[in-house]
Amino acid sequence: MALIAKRPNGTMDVTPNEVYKWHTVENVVKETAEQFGFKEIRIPTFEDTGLFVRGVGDTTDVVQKEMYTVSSTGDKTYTLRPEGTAGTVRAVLENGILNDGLPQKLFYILSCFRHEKAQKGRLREFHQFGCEMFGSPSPLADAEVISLAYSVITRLGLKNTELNINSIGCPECRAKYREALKAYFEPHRDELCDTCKERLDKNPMRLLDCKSKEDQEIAKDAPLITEYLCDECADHFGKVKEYLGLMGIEYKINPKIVRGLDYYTRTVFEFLTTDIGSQAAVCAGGRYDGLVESLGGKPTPALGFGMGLERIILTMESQGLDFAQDGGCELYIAPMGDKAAAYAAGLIAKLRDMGVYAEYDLIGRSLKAQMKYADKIGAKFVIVLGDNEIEQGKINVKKMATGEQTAFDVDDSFPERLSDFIMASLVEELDMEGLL
RNA sequence: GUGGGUAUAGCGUAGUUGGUUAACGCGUCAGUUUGUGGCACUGAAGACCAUCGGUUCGAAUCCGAUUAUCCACCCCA
Repeated sequence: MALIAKRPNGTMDVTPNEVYKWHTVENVVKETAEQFGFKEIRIPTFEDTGLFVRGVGDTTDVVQKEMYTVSSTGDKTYTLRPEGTAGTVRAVLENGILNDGLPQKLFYILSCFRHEKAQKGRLREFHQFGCEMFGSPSPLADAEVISLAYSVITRLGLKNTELNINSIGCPECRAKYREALKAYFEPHRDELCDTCKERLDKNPMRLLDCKSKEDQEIAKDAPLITEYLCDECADHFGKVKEYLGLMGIEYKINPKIVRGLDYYTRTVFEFLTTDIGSQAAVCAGGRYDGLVESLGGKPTPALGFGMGLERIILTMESQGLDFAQDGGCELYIAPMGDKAAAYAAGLIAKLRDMGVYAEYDLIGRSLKAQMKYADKIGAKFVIVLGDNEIEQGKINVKKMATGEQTAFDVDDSFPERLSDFIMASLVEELDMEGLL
């Protein structure tokens, strides 16, 4: 096809045939968050570039090479959000939301933009469900947020997911740990792979999750962060684990989890799946006690997570899980001829006002073709409307599932009786399903 | 950003060592007489074989570039 443009690299169209999958996930996510007392917040798609440089961290890959930045008037630049937390914190501060009592619990569903090389589960525009909680330093909050993510994943039916947790401590204990790591790896410097040589200088914690076998061998006996946590951090982590246990949430302690965004402190976690290839993290988050202050607010403990919606859907597809179908057509009216079509137009408007999901022929097809169409769109009931019906004042309503016809007299109350009939029948159907 | 694979109608595929009108399934549309769908049958529409350039008498088939996509690395949701 000679289209004048194709969809940009790393973006996706969601077609009408598969949008129900998104609806399923969005509904579960939204209902679950609200059940936990989280309120939705909506923020702009782009923000001041400085917000992300400061919030996400100017040494991170995300900021250094993955941001879509556009210039504005003067020297000002804006950046398409690469993640949701920085913008949310900004909005929370700008609107004084923290003055409205703590804790504040927020969630969002939004698109994020990162200029990366696209591959399965890694897009340039992707969608995230995220939660943020402000104002609680308690490990209860950590467990609460993890529990919310866990509930979403469980309710969607995801299998083979594993919750990994770790504590990366506060800035003080992390600094000590970094030194310890450097001291451990320095003697092996020459044996490390090239990227790890850089990591040794820039971000020694990343040495731990190198995939190379040789490096893993070297890292095997490296000191663990858990040994370097200060008393408070260690106590906090211990309580998080305890609460997770009480909530019946299984987890694995993985001392090698290191977050790529600078703002994390103490608890970090990710939910991993084995079913969608190398982009295995389906949800990731943690505590970021220093971020609010560094973006200009009062020191406020906070934490949250982001869940990649494309990855969730990919996982559900590969596991063959069910998505809820969107509501289908309740009544299809098949008019034959202009006179019947005119009558149908009036009737269908009344029925829709009464809440009936109704469609009728718009392209002048034969009756047979209309019946096929009605069947294809899953219409529950069909009315065939011709001159006979209009003259005799009698209309048959056909139930597609059984083929049985019910006759109605046409008078002023007809639309209402018809609407009631359809509604009653649908309720009955739901009841049947409920009993099964 | 690095390395490798792939690229044929809306979707899924075939296309043999380059040779005349590119095939099949699903889907779409129409029909199989008289006003009623799901099955079956018949037929139709729909692809300048991703794009551009090259080799050749001749290329969907070979070569190069570009773009997209997939896998791994990297990174992360």
